[in-house]
Amino acid sequence: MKDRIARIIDDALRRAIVEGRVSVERLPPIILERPRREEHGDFATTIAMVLSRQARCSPRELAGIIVERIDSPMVSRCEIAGPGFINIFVDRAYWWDTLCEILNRGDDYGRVDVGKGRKVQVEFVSANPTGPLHIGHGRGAAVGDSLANILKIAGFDVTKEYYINDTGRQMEILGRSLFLRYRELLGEKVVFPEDHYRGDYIKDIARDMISRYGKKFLSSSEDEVLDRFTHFAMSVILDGIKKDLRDFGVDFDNWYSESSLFERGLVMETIEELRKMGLIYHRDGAVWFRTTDFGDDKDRVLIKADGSTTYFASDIAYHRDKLVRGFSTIVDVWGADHHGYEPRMKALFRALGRDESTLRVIFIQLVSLLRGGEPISMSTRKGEFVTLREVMDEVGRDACRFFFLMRKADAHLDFDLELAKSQAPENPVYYVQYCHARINSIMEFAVSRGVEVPDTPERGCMERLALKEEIDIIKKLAEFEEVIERSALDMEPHRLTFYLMELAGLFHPYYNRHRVVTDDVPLTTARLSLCRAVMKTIAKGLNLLGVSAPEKM
RNA sequence: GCGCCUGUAGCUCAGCUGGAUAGAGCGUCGGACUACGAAUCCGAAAGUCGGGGGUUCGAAUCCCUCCAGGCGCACCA
Repeated sequence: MKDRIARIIDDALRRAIVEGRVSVERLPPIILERPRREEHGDFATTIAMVLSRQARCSPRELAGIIVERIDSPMVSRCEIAGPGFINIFVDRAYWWDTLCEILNRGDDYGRVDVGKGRKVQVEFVSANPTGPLHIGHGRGAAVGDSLANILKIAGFDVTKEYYINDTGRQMEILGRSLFLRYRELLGEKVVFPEDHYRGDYIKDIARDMISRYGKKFLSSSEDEVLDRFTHFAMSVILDGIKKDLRDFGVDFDNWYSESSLFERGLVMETIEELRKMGLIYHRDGAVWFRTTDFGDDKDRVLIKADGSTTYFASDIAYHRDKLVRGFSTIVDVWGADHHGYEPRMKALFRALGRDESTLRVIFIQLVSLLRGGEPISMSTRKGEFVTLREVMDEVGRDACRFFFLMRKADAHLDFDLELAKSQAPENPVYYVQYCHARINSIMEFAVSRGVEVPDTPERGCMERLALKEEIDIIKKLAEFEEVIERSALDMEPHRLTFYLMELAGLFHPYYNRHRVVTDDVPLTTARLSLCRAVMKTIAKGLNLLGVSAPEKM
């Protein structure tokens, strides 16, 4: 609808130019907005104000010239307002047509093609396999997963990936932590270092170890068994992470292991490639990547003086491989505390001759957990963090995912456990879900009364949808695909959440004021069609957010 | 010190690539269930868009500056 109106304006403007009424060098795209106030029409454009200087006439005069040339049955009237706005009122017949189109699209409604089949990879969560997922990872999982869903329906070819940091010092520490707990549980006195993983989950894994191997490793030195302990701990933890994510409704296309980068020689290969480009140098016994050539504020070490590689070395090899795999856009979802890492990663892309916009980093801000308005203290160091599992078990998956998507990713989120699980009106999750369940009830009621619920819309009946509320709902439905496009292009899934709350916010009052199923058969048919369209749109939208659309609650 | 994020109603937040008189929800107060689900709806009060400059026909939105909070500035991951 929006595109069609834009074309009508564009045509009118071009006609004015051809007729010599205005002279304009460059024609900007026609931008339409939805005015806040309804007396300003269904759409409005500022094109006359934008072009007035170029066209050397007043905005209102230019608007008049354009409006005179607008000729379409879709536009019932046009007004020039204020400093030069052109307000456009769409004929209701076209809103009825729109409703029919939406219903005819069926399950396909919402599918758009801004992605044009381009390959995009979304890498998210990627939590180190050193402990269970906490609430912050949950937010990243919700954002990454629904973003991937939205990109998919917007026409991108999406791959979801989890990067496993399974090498390096932290892995050693994990193995040592397990070995220490193992010995401790078998009665040895141990000193547990400050920087080791202190969470109780390590003890649980140690118990597993004991039940499987007994005291077998008690007499072994750490060197002899460290690999085994590390590997054991990691695989148990990783299995737990996978289960948590699966239960959260998140599944990945690919689990990419850091150690595979080394096995395939990609880390050294990447460093070699940069060396050939003259971007590598040695200093103080270390090997450096000259990222300052590409906007970073200092150069970065790839190989330390002790011969081991840095995390960054793995990461550039990993991201180079993403490019090799043919992704045209690479999305990384990171915790906001990693934002300082972005410039050096962008530097890699530029070094490899790619536009830095190829990499889109989405930062996930912290989640503050509250209970009834009171903050719950969290400290990873002491091991008393709140896990995703705990929150999911307490408030449920739907509420959890919905809450994570109620804010834009880079804004702090207050997550109140009591609010999230309350079935009271102030809980927005249920507001949207209830709308879906309620419409389902209407459908069932209609069937029970012997009313036929139409599968395909009957255009003739639609004219009975004459109420302002009904037209408003159709207009909102017509926005759905625009919301999908914007959420995809701006990579902001929270917009979809807001859209669904708005749509439900139009439907509930309508329901309370007007009856759907009455003795008036054509009116009933029309209203059931409207209901069906709302129901489908809400179901589709919730589905993209990873939230269920229940038929009963 | 430098960089990034945030600052909008009592609270939590929207506000699309600058547009018209600033938008929700919660909370507060007052109302609505003998016809499709009251997890709903109706009504009321509530704002110096952190402060100050600038750009422009027009700024919550862009630029500068200051203030407040958070987070980063490793041969850690």
